Amino acid sequence: MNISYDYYRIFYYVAKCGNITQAAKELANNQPNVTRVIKTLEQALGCSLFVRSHNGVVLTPEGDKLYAHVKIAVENIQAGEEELEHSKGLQKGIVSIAASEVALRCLLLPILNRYRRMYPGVQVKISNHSTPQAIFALRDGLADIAVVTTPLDNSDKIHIAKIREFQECAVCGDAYTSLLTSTLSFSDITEIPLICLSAGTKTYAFYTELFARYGLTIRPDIEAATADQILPMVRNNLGIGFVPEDFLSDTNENTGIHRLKLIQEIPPRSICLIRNKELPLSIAAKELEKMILHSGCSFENQ
Amino acid sequence: MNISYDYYRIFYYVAKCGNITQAAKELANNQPNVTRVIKTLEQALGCSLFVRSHNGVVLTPEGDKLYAHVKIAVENIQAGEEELEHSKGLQKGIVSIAASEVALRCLLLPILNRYRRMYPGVQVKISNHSTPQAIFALRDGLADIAVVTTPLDNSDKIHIAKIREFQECAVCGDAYTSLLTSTLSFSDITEIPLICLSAGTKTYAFYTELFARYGLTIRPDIEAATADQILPMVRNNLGIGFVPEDFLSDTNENTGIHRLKLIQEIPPRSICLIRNKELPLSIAAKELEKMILHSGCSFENQ
DNA sequence: CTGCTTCATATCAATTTTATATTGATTCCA
DNA sequence: TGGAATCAATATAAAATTGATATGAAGCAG
Repeated sequence: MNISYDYYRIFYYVAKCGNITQAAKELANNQPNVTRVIKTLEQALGCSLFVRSHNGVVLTPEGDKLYAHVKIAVENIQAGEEELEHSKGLQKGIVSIAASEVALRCLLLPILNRYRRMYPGVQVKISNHSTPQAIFALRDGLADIAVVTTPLDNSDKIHIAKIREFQECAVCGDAYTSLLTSTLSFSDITEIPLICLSAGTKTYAFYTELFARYGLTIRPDIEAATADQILPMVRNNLGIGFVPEDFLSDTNENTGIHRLKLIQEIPPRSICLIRNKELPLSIAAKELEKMILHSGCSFENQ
Repeated sequence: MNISYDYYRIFYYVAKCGNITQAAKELANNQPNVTRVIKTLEQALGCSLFVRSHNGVVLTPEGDKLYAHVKIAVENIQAGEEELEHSKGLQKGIVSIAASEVALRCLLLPILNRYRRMYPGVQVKISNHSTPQAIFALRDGLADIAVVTTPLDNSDKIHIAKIREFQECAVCGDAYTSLLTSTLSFSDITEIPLICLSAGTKTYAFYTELFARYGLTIRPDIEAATADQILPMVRNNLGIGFVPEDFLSDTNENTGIHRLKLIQEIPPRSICLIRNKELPLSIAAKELEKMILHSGCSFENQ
């Protein structure tokens, strides 16, 4: 007795479909062949496996016993094939990720570091974008995934997953230490030169709207091109600025920077992962997406 | 991609043997074929599975991942085949069992009852034998297994497994009720007519030896041909007899029977399952053996 | 009854597997 | 160093299996 394992795969599909004709279809094979295989299998095993009828086939008690094992076997082989396919997909390839500066600094860098070490064969392209630019890149297929900050316009074509919140705060340089003694209102802040990201960024929109909510208009004296430029500008007393708290934890950049106390709270913003619903992700991209999605609840460092 | 499952079986053996040539032997196949299959498999999966060397092959990390799944798959299919083979072996066939009367009454009957209901297709032949006769039947292949009582001569050719102990007791009929007031010694018993199994049975030998240990000789006034005859004889006051305690639990046969108190204890005897080491058992016989062996620790009734 | 579905059978071409013979590389041992 | 032994790779031809098409038979619904 030496039964071809292919017969067991065919048996599996017939049992699963309860229909030889349909099983043949799923197997990309033809009905007479499947019929023959099942018959041969039954002869080889010395017992009947199916009860045939006009509308398909049903497992006999013995067929059922066999199926319990064959199911595990087939599903394991399929799992093995998938796993190999998966690991193969992580040995090479390119993942393109569009990220806003804040997302990059506050979330992405340690994840990308880990990802690169886990899958050294995968090339990661990072393009720095404002949130609206990132969405365009995503829509045009220029980026596989994007990590951006709220506020964020919803769209049918993109899928949004919130990763975590972050808090921004107002900071000033040494020349403004007199401000530190009191707790400031937004109205007070409009009196002081403000360093802000350029119009067109969602950060700019966020603060415009925030101040508008108090009947105030912001008047950015200096528009920084990138968020990274804000702290140096603040340190050089060009004005006060709003930066994510995470930016301040870096001790190197911390000197000469003072955090202002505010009466009103700045509403928290979120870092979101977004993806084009219509374009399928490569395995490497899926893996990176998974890592980012999981970063909220686990190992972010290391 | 549609890889033959036979390839995975071959892969399994190659991985297990670490040697293509030997795997081919185990598969009853030839080395060039196995070489070809592995190569084809590697091409189909798009990665190498083995590192070849002068003394065999070793799994690559990917091969190892695959093996983890394939191992489960192959072992499940083999288990399925075995299970079917097993259940097929229990659908028909004959099991011949040699049993002493005591073994039959005290142990075997409920087990056989259950066995018959579980495997109605298997014919069970019970031959009633004294212990020495049962051993002969076993040696001659006339019985598959035997269930007998100690004392039991050991032999190279038979395998003995103790199932459980049983206790015998002395009983008398209504005419001897005067004996019940006192506690008797073996010496007292030799004064009373004794009903015993015929010489040549192990039961006879047991009591001969037991009394001899006290310097006494038993003088069986009546030799019963079967153990079943002892209680009726005792009830008719032909003398006193020794019977297993289990015999007394039957209320029908209990009337007119009185249990004697003895000074000395009757050593417990055992019921053993014995089997010819040299003859392989059929699946049906193995199943019955298993049921008997397990009867000590579980469901004996039902 | 007719059309539809399902499994069974026959047949033949295409493919795959098996087996044999041989080569090449490496190790082991004298 | 040289020869036997071991192990994998290759070539090739015969044998077996598989896959595809056509067709049959039986049950069922309208």
